[in-house]
Amino acid sequence: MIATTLIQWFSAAGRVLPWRQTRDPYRILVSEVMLQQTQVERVVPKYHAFLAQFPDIDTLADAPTSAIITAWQGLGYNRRALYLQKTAQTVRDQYAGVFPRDVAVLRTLPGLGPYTAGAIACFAYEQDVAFMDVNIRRVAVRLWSDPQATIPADQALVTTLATHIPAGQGWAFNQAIMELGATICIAKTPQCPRCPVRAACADYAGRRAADEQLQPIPVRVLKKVAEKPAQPFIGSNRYFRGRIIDLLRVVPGNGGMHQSALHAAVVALGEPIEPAAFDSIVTKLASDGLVVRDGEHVQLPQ
DNA sequence: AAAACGGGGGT
DNA sequence: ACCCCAGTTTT
Ligand code: SF4
Repeated sequence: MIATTLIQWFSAAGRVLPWRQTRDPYRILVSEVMLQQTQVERVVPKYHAFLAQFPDIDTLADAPTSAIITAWQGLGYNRRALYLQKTAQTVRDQYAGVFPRDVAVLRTLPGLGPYTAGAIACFAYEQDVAFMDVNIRRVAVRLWSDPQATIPADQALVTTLATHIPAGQGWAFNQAIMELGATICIAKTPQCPRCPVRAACADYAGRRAADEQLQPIPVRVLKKVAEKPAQPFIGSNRYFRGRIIDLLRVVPGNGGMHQSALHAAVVALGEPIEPAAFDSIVTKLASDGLVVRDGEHVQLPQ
């Protein structure tokens, strides 16, 4: 049975990560939101620092938003920091401080999509639910879909995953399959000879069969998640957004800056931008809730 | 369905 | 300079 083999392999070879040592839903929430589009190695130190500063969900709900945005430095996708606090406030205000455990309810919380809602239900409450991130999806495609056919839709893959979860072992199964995708069944060069479930893998079997016919075919590589922008990062919209938030983070007491001074400080970093274009970026940041504007004064939200 | 959203580290 | 990487929201 594939699942049992995976779980045994994970038990012996899985990495020890801080969020694998707890079932506290708040800590799982923080870890899962941080891990969205962000590598494990980068999250680990931020996770510890964040929990030291915001040790429980009420502390996070009550904290100045500027402090949370500042604590988010280095993680990127700063709106996640806003969603995290909104989720904390929603749990406090709408759920009487009791963290929801139902996937459908979790899915309604800000910043929690299908992956994160399932991950919290599973990793905090040990529910036998199926969900996919990019690693689980890649392993599911290679293990259980016909290499000659088109890749199944996500809903079909989740259904297949659900059938493989051994009753009562959802936590271990999902950790194991995610770990396999992160460490062995990697995107371009899977380490199949080291894979614990290679004997049951459709993709590996297909490649070996092709080898015997002297017609080697490449490992199934999934389509890239997103195209890279043709424009270089320096001078991009994202670049300026990042520089603006970085500058506002280090103003003592979140005192903010006059927009003209902020513009000058950004330009001083080396990349020119017209005041009108700069203003539209600040406007977008304000509509995102990442900055607050009062006349010409700009600061992080208190 | 497509675009927007960050940044660090490796090559 | 270019590549990769534990998704979600907005348009
Ligand atoms: S045998 Fe290879 S392709 Fe199949 S699951 Fe294992 S690492 Fe992935």
